[in-house]
Amino acid sequence: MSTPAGPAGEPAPGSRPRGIAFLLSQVGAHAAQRFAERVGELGVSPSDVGLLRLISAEPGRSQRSLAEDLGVVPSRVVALVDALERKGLVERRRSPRDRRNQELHLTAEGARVMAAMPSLAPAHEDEICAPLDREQRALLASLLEALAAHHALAPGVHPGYRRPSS
Amino acid sequence: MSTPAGPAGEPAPGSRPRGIAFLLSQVGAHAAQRFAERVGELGVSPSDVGLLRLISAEPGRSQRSLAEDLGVVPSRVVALVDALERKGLVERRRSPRDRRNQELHLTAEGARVMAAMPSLAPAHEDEICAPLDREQRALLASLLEALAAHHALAPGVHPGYRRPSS
DNA sequence: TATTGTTATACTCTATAACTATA
DNA sequence: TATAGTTATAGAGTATAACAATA
Repeated sequence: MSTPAGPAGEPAPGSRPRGIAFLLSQVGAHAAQRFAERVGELGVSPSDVGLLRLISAEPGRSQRSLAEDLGVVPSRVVALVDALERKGLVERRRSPRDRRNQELHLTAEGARVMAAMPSLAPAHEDEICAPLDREQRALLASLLEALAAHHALAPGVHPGYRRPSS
Repeated sequence: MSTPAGPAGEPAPGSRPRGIAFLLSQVGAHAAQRFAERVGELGVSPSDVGLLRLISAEPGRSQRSLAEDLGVVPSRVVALVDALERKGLVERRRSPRDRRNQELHLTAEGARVMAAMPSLAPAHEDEICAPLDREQRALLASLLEALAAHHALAPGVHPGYRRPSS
């Protein structure tokens, strides 16, 4: 470990330890950035991936429902889906039952991108966790799960869709 | 804990565990967002705080040197410092020794904002770590320190200044 | 009238390139 | 010529408000 801190979290006298909150945000931002670089090679952005995941988990869902899950305004979803449609990864289909609704579906190409994710993920995971052994990774995972659960962060939804603050 | 995963990191058969990398970025983004809300009440943004910290650690430093530390282009620093100057938190002084350089200094008000940070930080830290006991926090801190060190993340510098990707 | 999606518009963030003053 | 900072400009991201189609 690189900074002088006591062996069990006691701050060494006179040294302000880096806070956990800052470390989380710092390391988390780094992980997100590397992820962006990796999926960028597939021609998609992290927000594209998140949207594709939600759509593939429940094909046919409406833009309105996505807006609610992501915590963004509906007009934002228009832009997000526009990007995906321009790339040929999703398709809008007017719902026959309520013609106000757009049903969102992955195209074959969109499905192919999603299919590539599981093979990309382990390398990413391994890069981020590189200095930790198996046991430490398990420990870290369970601590982070506890935090995510406590703060009510939904399993597949990244807070990065929501506007930073105001 | 909220998701079905094996007791020691063995993924339960058939369940894809949330990756550590994703959890880090998710929880980290949440921590950053809450921090933004907290410091927002002091009238500053997280990037303001980061800049103030660097300047107060080494008063008189130049914009160029900040640009290098932050990993951004010099014109970006102009905007960042403009914001700080507009808020009356920092002062630009032409260096007498090399009149091309701006020496950056905190104003009294800027020093006051920085002085408020240490009293704000523990509440933030405690909110983020709420579900963890003392021992777990120490453990998490050391794991995160290891990751930060491995990925060469500098103690006070948030990757969020750097452009997401391209 | 209420709801889904869309467009128009504006504001913020950030980069690139051209420019000014100084060395 | 080279360097520190600045300005001009452009593009991405994201919100609000007004609007069209449908219910």
